[in-house]
Amino acid sequence: MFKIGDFSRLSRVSVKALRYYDELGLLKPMMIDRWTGYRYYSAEQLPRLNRILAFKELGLSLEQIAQLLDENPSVEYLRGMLRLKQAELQQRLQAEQARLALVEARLNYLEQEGTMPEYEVVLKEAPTQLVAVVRETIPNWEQVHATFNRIFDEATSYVKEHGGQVNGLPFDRWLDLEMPESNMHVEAAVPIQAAIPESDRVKVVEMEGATNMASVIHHGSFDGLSNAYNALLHWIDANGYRVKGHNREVYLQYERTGAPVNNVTELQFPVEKV
Amino acid sequence: MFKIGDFSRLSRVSVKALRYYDELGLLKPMMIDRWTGYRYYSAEQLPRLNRILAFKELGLSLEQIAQLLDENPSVEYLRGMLRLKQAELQQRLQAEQARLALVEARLNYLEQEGTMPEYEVVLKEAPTQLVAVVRETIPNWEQVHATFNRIFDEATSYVKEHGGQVNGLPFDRWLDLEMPESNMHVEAAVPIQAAIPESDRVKVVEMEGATNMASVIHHGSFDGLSNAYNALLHWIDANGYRVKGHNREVYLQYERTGAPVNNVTELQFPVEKV
DNA sequence: CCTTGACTCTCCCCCTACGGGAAACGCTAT
DNA sequence: ATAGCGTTTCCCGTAGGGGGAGAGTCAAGG
Repeated sequence: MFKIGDFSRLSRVSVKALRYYDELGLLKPMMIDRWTGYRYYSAEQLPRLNRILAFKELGLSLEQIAQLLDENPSVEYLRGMLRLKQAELQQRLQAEQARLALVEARLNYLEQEGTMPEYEVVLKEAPTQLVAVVRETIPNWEQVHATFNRIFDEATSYVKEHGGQVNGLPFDRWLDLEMPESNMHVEAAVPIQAAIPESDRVKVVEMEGATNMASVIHHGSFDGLSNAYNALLHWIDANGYRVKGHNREVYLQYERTGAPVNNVTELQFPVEKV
Repeated sequence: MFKIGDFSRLSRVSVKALRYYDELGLLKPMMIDRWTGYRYYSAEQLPRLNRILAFKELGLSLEQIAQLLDENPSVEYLRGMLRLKQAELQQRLQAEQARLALVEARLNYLEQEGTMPEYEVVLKEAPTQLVAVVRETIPNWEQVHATFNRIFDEATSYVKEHGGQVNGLPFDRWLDLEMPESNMHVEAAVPIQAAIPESDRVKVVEMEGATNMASVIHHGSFDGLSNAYNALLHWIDANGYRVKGHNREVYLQYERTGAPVNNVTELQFPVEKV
């Protein structure tokens, strides 16, 4: 019979850990002195402790280990548990590798550009939402701004007139897969809370979200948007994603009368891996 | 200006997280209502939040991120930090891979044997310790038990007679690299607290430890030791280690008059990777 | 003007697997 | 008897929030 310190030295497990295992019921001392509370361990408990350590190295939690040790589970159950752990470890491994790749990409960028990137790309989930939407074809680049102003007004006032409630930030979508110079097909969408009747011009649809939305935030005049687009598309390519649908421009902050320097716009591309 | 809930939906960061970032000073709201305490965020804070998320994906702690965002560090500092993180990630990656390999080995064993292994092998560190040691040559297998009893007695009583204090559990070492059938060279060692004079038979040495000691605990009569040895040597081989010195047998529990079923013995091999 | 339901606030406890430390008590050797 | 460890319980801390309680706020409908 060993006192906790001796047992700790024997097993190379800290006294604190032994007490913790006792508390969890994972490894109770052979005997506890009823007067002093001293814990006394026996050498025969070392195999159990070693099993605990071995399972711990496999990455199991102490709670799981307690189950395994006390309930003497069937081989199938054990196998299931290990397979689960295996899958989890593989996932974590991939995550770590991805993280490492990100860090390496950062380092490369840092070496080449001598500074950190201006735009941070983030992957988000976009929920499906009900929107009122107006489509339009824009003949050329000069008309883009005016057209969007007009069709957003159209959508917004239509929603108001029909008693709808605006429920989120307005955004547009570019429906052409290639970027043409003329006759661009676009949509202006306004999220609404509940369905309202449609019209010829204004449609009401559930616009479906995306699980992976690569997004970047641009701050300032729309003139600089192309840099943001470049950064975003480069990121998508460099990180092994592929564009999977129509891109959006979300107007996080935009006042027609305000200085364009205060605009805040979010560019989003739905993407998928590889 | 958005209330925290709207800002949370915009950024897909939970309200709890936003409040936590506020508390840490990582992302303070644009404005806080002095009467109600309501937090109000502006869209212009989204780039900062995105930077936070991006750094978080790199695996940096929030504290490090706060530094990076507020102190606008030099490129060299950034590079250093990233390199550090890179090294850490590579280490973690290796650890995860090793864990995964362990789990796979377990699964294989489970499939082949239909049961969990009887012996759990654990890697430990062995400290250097002062011991009184007696060497002997054992002519054949029949003499092993009696010889050890005799030389352990010799060492122990010598220590007592010279006023030494026993400081740990007795162990033996097998000095032959191959296992011969006859004339086996062995040592019986008794840890002592402080140096005592030597004799012709009993030497006093600092027996140096090992950083990696593969060990297994055998419970019961010495007859079953060979199974434990097999398991241990197989583990060493299967996990890419190599024996690096003399193996020990530590007598965790042994009473000469007791039933051998109560014996507890620890087998140790110092090992090194690959 | 009142109500109602949805938000928001702060505060507290919870999670893992212990580590650090305080205050009080126990053991053992001189 | 005392000195010096060893051991006990209790409490706090970790990183990054999640869950929930209880109280106060906001906006829209009646």
